Amino acid sequence: MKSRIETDGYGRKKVIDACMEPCAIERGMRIIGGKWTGSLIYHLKDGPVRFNDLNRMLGGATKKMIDQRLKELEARGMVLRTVINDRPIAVTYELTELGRSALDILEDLRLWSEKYNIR
Amino acid sequence: MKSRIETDGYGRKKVIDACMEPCAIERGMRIIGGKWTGSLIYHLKDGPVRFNDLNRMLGGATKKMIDQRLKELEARGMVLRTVINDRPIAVTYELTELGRSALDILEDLRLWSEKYNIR
DNA sequence: ATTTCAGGTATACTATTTATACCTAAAGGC
DNA sequence: GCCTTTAGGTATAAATAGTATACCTGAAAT
Repeated sequence: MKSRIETDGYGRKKVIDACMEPCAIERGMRIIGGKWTGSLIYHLKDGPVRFNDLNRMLGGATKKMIDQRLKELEARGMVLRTVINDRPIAVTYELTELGRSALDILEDLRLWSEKYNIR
Repeated sequence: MKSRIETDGYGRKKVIDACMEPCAIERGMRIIGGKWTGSLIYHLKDGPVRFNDLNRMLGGATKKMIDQRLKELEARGMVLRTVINDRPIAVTYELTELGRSALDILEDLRLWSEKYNIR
């Protein structure tokens, strides 16, 4: 992504290497940067967590949001959903290797956010 | 952010250290993770860029979006807006120190996104 | 008998994003 | 002179995303 602008002999501008539609940063953000997605992944870092526990941990997000995000992450192979019991239905969510690979970025974001008092 | 769930003697659950409203990760994402915000910052990494040049570089984002994001970033002190000419009006946008401090995270995100072929 | 837990879904409403057109003023082509 | 292009945006409407609230099934505890 080294896009730049050049001007031809007639003063007309054109872009070299434009981000035609989402570039790598934008594509990454669409996964990790969705509302609540980063927090969700981060809260799964220590192992499997249940749906309602995630709901309790992320004060502010609705069940619908959490459900939707988890489904997106599952579809992308970042999270694994396991039914550990039916009848009284019980499921856990945990990170896959791919999901785990995003943790470093999130940890850096957390440190950055705390260092500069982002609010 | 080490929230966990505990169960009392009666089987009732309660959260310890819940993310009551946005935690550090979530707050950071609200700044850097907004749609187009990451790309915008990243395209400013090599120095001042003009409004319409940013518009051309971020194929896909509308002027309105770019305008809005730049205003948000300016309000947060991450970007500096400079009028370099009026009459034929001309402005440039550049990163402040704070803005620059986010570049490492974005670079890591770009590498992650490319490594795992996020699309 | 009522409440609590699990893991969600349904409905309605609000906020954000997108697409499209337009504005002022100056310069270039024909 | 007339039309197009450039700059840096703004206005309007339509589409998409997120929020609040209530509700569902089935089992166990009060």
